[in-house]
Amino acid sequence: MLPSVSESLPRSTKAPYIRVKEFLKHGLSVGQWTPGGLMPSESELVAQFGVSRMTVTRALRELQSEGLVTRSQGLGTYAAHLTRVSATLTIRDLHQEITQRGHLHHARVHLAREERASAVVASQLGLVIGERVFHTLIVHHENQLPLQCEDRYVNPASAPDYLQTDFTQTTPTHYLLQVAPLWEAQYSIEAGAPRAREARLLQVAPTEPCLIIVRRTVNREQPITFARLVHPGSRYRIEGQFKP
Amino acid sequence: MLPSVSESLPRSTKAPYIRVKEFLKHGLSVGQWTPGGLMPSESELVAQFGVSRMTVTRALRELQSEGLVTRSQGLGTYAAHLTRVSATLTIRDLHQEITQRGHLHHARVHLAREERASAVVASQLGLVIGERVFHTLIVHHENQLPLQCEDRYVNPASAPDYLQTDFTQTTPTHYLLQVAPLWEAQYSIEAGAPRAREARLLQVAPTEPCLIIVRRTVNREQPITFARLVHPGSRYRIEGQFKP
DNA sequence: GGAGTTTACTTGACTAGACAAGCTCTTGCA
DNA sequence: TGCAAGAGCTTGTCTAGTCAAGTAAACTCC
Repeated sequence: MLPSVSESLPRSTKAPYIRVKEFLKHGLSVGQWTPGGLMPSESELVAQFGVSRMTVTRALRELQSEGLVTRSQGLGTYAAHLTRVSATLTIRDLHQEITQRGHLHHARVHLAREERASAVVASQLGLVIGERVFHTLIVHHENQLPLQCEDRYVNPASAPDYLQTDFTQTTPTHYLLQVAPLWEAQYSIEAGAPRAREARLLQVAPTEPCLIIVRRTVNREQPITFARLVHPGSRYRIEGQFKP
Repeated sequence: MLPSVSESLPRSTKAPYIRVKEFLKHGLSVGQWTPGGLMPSESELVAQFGVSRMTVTRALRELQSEGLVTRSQGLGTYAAHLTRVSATLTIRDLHQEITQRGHLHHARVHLAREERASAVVASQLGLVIGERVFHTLIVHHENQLPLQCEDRYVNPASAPDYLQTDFTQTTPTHYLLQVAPLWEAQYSIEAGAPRAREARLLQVAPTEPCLIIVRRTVNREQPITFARLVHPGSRYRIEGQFKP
């Protein structure tokens, strides 16, 4: 087949809004617009690229949502001050993470019962002290080696059938994501020594530094769960990447 | 002033694309569309809300970028499987973080010199072994208490004037963000014991669990810097939030 | 029955306009 | 001089349409 002129000389294989975005990103990376500096207006970009304003708007709006520019009505578009590095930290389901590495995941349930909420648990889950609450203590192994000690409290109102689940087959994270689809989470990451029981369950010395993640997730209406995840520092780390 | 009919009965104060988004978000949160399930098509939403397709498209595209739905051409829009929890982890400039808490930040420079790159440093910064490299060792204090030990190597090609900076006034992070505006970063977070010198500088016991962040940032063309940030586990934690 | 074609529906991208609202500078009047 | 009005810029949002490309099911022909 004979290629037509437009095929042999593709103006650009990329969509126009992508071209505008890349032009602006490139300028930002080479310092054409210094942080806080005024960038081209929409109408200037429209004239420069010969596209409609909606196309330029889309490019700029995406850059804004990526945190690369700030825009304000009446003023213009400014190169953002990149004073903070924000990375997307994904706390994945541990089962997925392990099997993705081609390793064997094995969970051992040390505790799964109904309890009465203590003061701390009650405040975190929006319950009254003494109200019933589900409590599980599970140790996750990667290739027979303990990797995480998961101490979790669950609000029965959010997941009434939580204790009926077979946690050697499904992780609590996975189950709760199915039961309560959309929520909000707060987490904290810190280094610390394990508690005595945690050290025993993880088969590490009581002085071994551990990576401890405390996570609390709430639904639109009510708290769902509150978990303390303890990992031996020598076996687990969080890795991530930031790309503008 | 007498309010007009349209003012006394505001149809909706929010922009149409926000209304569409909130309708879909609500449906997702109450489980109207289960993960993987087919959601209304653009034309259905156009008919339902009486808005143009561009408006509906915008709502759906934003939900997609938030990870709440997946879309594919020819098929439709599907409720996303929320199999992973992704949170935006912001590693801020420590100076900002401390002063924002209303506390006093104070940096003590223990080392700032040119060295010859070792094998490890050379590989991380894309240099040849023995090539010159900048090395700083700075301890950051919050209200006179050591909070972070920052061991940093910098590629001279990216920041030739790095060593001329007064690091008691400007943090290396802040300086490097100005010199190299747009880049990519890889990080790892782990718990571990401090090295002997780090323990001494941080005034903690050698057995104190520490939160260690290793970060490497690269420019479009070349690596910029490679840093090891050690924090006493008892004084520092990372906190964050995830909101869909 | 099986293979190719058509049709209907979906999202993806874009155009050329419109009005609203926020900001700044200038102009004109008291 | 001081203040208010307006012009002229900016972004924010929306409309009503177009063409393209991907998918799946129905249909036609051998």
